[in-house]
Amino acid sequence: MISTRCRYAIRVLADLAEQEITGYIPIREVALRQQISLKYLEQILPVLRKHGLVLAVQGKGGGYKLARKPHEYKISEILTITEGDFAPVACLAKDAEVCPRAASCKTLPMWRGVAKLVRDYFDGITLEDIVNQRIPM
Amino acid sequence: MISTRCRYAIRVLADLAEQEITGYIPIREVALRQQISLKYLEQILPVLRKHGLVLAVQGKGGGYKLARKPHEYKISEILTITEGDFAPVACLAKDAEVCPRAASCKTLPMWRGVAKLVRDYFDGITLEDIVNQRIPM
DNA sequence: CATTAAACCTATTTACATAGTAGGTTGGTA
DNA sequence: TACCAACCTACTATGTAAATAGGTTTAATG
Repeated sequence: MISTRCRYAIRVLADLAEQEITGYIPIREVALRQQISLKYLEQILPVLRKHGLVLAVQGKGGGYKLARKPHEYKISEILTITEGDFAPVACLAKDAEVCPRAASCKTLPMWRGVAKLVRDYFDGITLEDIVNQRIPM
Repeated sequence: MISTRCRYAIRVLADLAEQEITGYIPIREVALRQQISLKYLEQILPVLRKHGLVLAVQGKGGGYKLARKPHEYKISEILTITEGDFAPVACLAKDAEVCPRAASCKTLPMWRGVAKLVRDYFDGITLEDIVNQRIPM
């Protein structure tokens, strides 16, 4: 299941995308609008910054803003950063130890299949799609 | 992520499907073949029995066997029973409390979309497909 | 230069679920 | 009666998510 942390990240980025202002927006405003704990967001945003999703300016008058245009953010990228992985099972996680049963495992192709399905789905949606409510069904 | 419990359930059912024997197979044998803790399986199998996936006979000479033909088991059914839900986010879980933001939530359609995608995928795979290694890509 | 307001950083707490262990009970066969 | 199977319930250890808390650093401004 997608974590709250990840859902918050998407909502914050979508919120920033919706703001007309070109300048930096204090995270406090976003927290109030989105009804999310400010302190929790203060942990999430630095991660997004380190991965180049947002730009930050400290000090009075500072805040965050998107580093790119909304359509340049795939949802899959946000998911990978905040969730770490797309693996539906432990043995497909990127830091998983080698499973001796892998070669003979009859369920593995299915897990690979669903992983690809989901990855492709989130590859096909951008932040702009979210803001404009254009979700491919 | 799919739980170990759920993965074990699928592997046990696939193991039972592969056995030539028409009679009842002791879970102990399956545990040994699949390298799964017997005690853990003893918790999982009764759940499968209660949902009509397997038949059980107690006492000496007893064991488990499939209640139907392998092609009559959709993977989605096994997932629903052992995992409870297909919801990718908390607010789509079946026992979720009503979210006041639901009507205006711009991410909700996306979560609904991925839930349907995954459900359809697992609706299209049966235990027979697993055993015969015919996984739709 | 002091104040203010913002990001930034790290530790801690709380709650909960998963995965597994343990020990016994019931039921059926030989 | 012995054996072996499912069955049942409680317990435990581990890990993770989701916050909370309390500061430090940085930059604008009166």
